[in-house]
Amino acid sequence: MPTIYQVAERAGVSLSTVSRVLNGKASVNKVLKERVDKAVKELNYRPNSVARSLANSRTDSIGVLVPELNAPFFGDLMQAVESTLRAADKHVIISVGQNCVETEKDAVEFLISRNCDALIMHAEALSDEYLLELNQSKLPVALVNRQVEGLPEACTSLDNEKGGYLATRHLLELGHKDIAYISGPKDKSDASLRLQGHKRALSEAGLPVDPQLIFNGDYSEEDGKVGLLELMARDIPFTALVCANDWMASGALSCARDLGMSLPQDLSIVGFDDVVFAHHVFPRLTTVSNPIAEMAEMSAKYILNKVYGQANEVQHYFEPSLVVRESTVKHEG
Amino acid sequence: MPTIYQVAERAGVSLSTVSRVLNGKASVNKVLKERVDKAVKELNYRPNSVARSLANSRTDSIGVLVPELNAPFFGDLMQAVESTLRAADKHVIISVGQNCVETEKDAVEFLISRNCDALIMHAEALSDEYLLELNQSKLPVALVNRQVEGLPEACTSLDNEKGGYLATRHLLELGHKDIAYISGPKDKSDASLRLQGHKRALSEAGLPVDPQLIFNGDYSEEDGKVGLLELMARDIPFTALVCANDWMASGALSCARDLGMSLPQDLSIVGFDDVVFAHHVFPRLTTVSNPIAEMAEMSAKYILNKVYGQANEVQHYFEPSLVVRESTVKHEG
DNA sequence: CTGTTAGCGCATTCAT
DNA sequence: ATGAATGCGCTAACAG
Repeated sequence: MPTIYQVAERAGVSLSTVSRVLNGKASVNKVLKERVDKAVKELNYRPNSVARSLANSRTDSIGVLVPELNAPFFGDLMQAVESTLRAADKHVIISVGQNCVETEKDAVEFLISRNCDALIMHAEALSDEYLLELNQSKLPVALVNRQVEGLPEACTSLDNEKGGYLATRHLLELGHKDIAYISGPKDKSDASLRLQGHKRALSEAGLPVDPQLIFNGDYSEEDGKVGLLELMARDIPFTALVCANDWMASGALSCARDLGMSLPQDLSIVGFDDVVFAHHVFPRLTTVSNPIAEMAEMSAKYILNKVYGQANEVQHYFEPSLVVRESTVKHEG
Repeated sequence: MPTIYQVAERAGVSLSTVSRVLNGKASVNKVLKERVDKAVKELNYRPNSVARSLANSRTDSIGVLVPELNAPFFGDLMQAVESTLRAADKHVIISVGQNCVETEKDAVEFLISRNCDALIMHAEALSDEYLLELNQSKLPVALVNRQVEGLPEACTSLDNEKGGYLATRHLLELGHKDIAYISGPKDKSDASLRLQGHKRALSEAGLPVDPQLIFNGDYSEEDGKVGLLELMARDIPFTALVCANDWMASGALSCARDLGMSLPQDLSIVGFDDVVFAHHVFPRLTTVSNPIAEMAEMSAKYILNKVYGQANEVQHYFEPSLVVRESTVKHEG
C-alpha cells in the first residue's frame, strides 16, 4: 500500500501538495497537479480512510439501527438508507436492536464506539428521554418512523391515525358494520394511533366502539392467529377484521382458512404496511401502504444536510394510502 | 472525549500501562490495574477505534456484499453474519451489488477503501478469476453459497444438485410422471446444478427428459408466471411443476390460481430455498430448504479464524432437505 | 512489570 | 501557491 508520502516523492512535490490535489479544496499549480495525478495512477495509490478519519475526526460512516435484518419492512428501510448514503460516498454500519431496550442501548454504544458521524435509527424500545439525551450529546441522530417531542426535525413519521382511519373507512364503504380489530402493542404510539383512527372512522359512521371487538396483539404473525381465535370465541359476530400490520393479517388469514372459512366472502381482512409479501398471501391482502423507504431516504438526506453540508429538501411527515387488493369484499346483507 | 492520555494522568501511570490493561494482553500489577479501571470509569473513557485502527492496521470491520438488502434470503444471510461477528466485537459494513458486475466491483472497491479486515460476499456476477485475484491480494475473502475452484476453504456451498433431485424425487413418489421445470439462469452454477438433479431423478425413475417441459427463468417472481404460461402454451400436459426458487414458485402459484386452476389438485408445485414467505403463499409451499443462515454463519466463523485467530469449527458443505407443505399432492390417475 | 519513544497516514496550521 | 512542521489517539517495540 503506497502512502501519500511516496506519491509526493515520486511526483517531486511535498506531502501537502498531494493532499491538496487529492481533496481539491485549495488550488494547485496545474503542472504540479498533473504530476501528482500521474504519480497517483502509477502507484495505484488509494488514500487510507482510517488515517484520514483520525486527522479530521470524520469517519464518513453512519450508524444504522434496526430491530431486525431479515424482515421486509426493515429491508426496505436499509435499502433506501444505503443507496442514498452511498451516493454521497458515505457508508453504513448496521446494528441490530432486537426490539429490546438493552440490546438497543448496546447497539447504540457500539455504533458510537465506532465513531459514526451520525445515527439513523428505527428505535423500538428506547425511550424519548434517551433519544433526546443522545441527540444533545452532539452526535446527530435521525429517527425513522417515529415522532419524538422536542426533536421535530430529526424525525420522519407517518400519519398512523389516518392509516387506521383509512382501513376501517374502506370496510365501512363496503357495507361492513361489524368490524373487529387486532391492535399492536398499546405502548407503541403507532399502534395506538392506528387504533385511534379505527375508532374515529367508526364514530364518524355513527357506529359504537365495542371493546369486545378489539384484541391487543404484539404485531407478530402468531398474534394474528391468536387474536382471531380469541375474537371469535367472544361470540360477537363480525364480518370484517382490521389488523394493525401485515404480519398479523397474514396470521389471521391463514388461521381463518384453516378454520374452513372461505375468504374473502366469510371475512374481509385489511392489513397495514404493505410489505412485500402482502401480495403473496391468499387472498392478496388489502392493506395500508407505509412509505418506509421514502421516510428512510429522507432521514438519510437529513443527515447529509446536517453533517455533510448538503442541501437536500427533506420531508418529515408522510401520508399513508389504501391499497385495495382481494382480501376485502362488499358485505352482502 | 477523554483520551488514553488523560486516563493515564488521572491514574498516575503511563500511557502504555493504560493501553495494557485496556487490551489485557500483557500482565499488569493489580493495584495499578485497579487505578486505571477507576480512572476509566470516572472519565467515562472510550477508546477511539479509529486511532486504534491506524496504530495496528486493523479495523475490526468486515465488508459484506449482498445483491440486495430487502430480500428475505439475504436478510437471513446478513442476520447470521452480523450476530456471529458482533459476538466477537467485530462489525459489519454492508454493501449492495445489485446482481451487476460493475456495481459489485464498485462495492468491493468501496469496502476495500474502507480498510475492511476481510470480505464476506454473496457474489452473483463476479467471475471466479476476479475472486481468486481478490483473495490473493492478501485480503481474506469468504464466499457464501458459492463454490470457486481453487478456493475450497473460503467457500461454503450447498449441494444444489441434491436439492433439485429431492424436489423431483418427491413428486415422483407422489405418483407424478409429467413434471415441468422452471429453471434459474443457466449461467449460474446453482441453477444448472438444480436442474441437473431434476434430470437425474427423472432418469433414475426411467422417465425421459423432455426439453419442452423445461423453461429457463431468471429467478424472478415474474418469470414464474411467464414460465408457467409458456409451458402450458406448449401443450404438453404436466401435473407437477418444480421451480428453481421460491420466488418463481410463488409467481407460478398465483398465476395458476388466476387461471382458475384449483391448487394443489390441478397442479403440484415445489419451490426451492424455503424463504420466509414460503408458508405465506397459498397453498403453503412445499420446497427445498436452503440453510443460508448456517452457511453465512460458517463464513463468518471462517473469517474469525483466519483473521482474528479464533478456532471455530467450520463446515463448508451443506445438504438441502425437503420441506413438505401443502402445495404438492398425490397424483391420482 | 512499567515507562519512554516512535510511528501509523493524513489534514492542517504556519511560514515562505 | 507551496513546503515544513505538528498532532489526531493509540499500539508496539524498546529500555529499564
